[in-house]
Amino acid sequence: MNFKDQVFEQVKRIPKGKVATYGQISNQFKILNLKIKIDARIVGWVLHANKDPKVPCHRVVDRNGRIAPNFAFGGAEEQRRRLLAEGVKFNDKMHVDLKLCFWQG
DNA sequence: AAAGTGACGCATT
DNA sequence: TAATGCGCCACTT
Repeated sequence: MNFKDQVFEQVKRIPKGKVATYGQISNQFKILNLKIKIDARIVGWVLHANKDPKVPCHRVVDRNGRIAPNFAFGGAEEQRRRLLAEGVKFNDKMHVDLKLCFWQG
């Protein structure tokens, strides 16, 4: 079990129709497991490297609710479609409505 | 060991 | 929205 797997486990827990942020996820590790230092940047790096469809990467956005410009499954457009299909609302082309869809782990 | 890289975060312009 | 700059951590070369 390394930090990557822990990130995946956390991402898999995000419920349908909700989104979490890179910062929030990394912050949870800092609280629950002080030995493992994880930065928001690492979370993004792990997700980008990941290509496993089991991990709902599209539910992870940055702290402003902005989706990834280089989404690994087909680009930002694809990520946006997936979120809309789950009921996540968008304020702009690149921003989800965190006020309504932010997942409190 | 050192440097380059990146789906970030935050402040500023 | 976009562009810089600094701080951050793990990975690859």
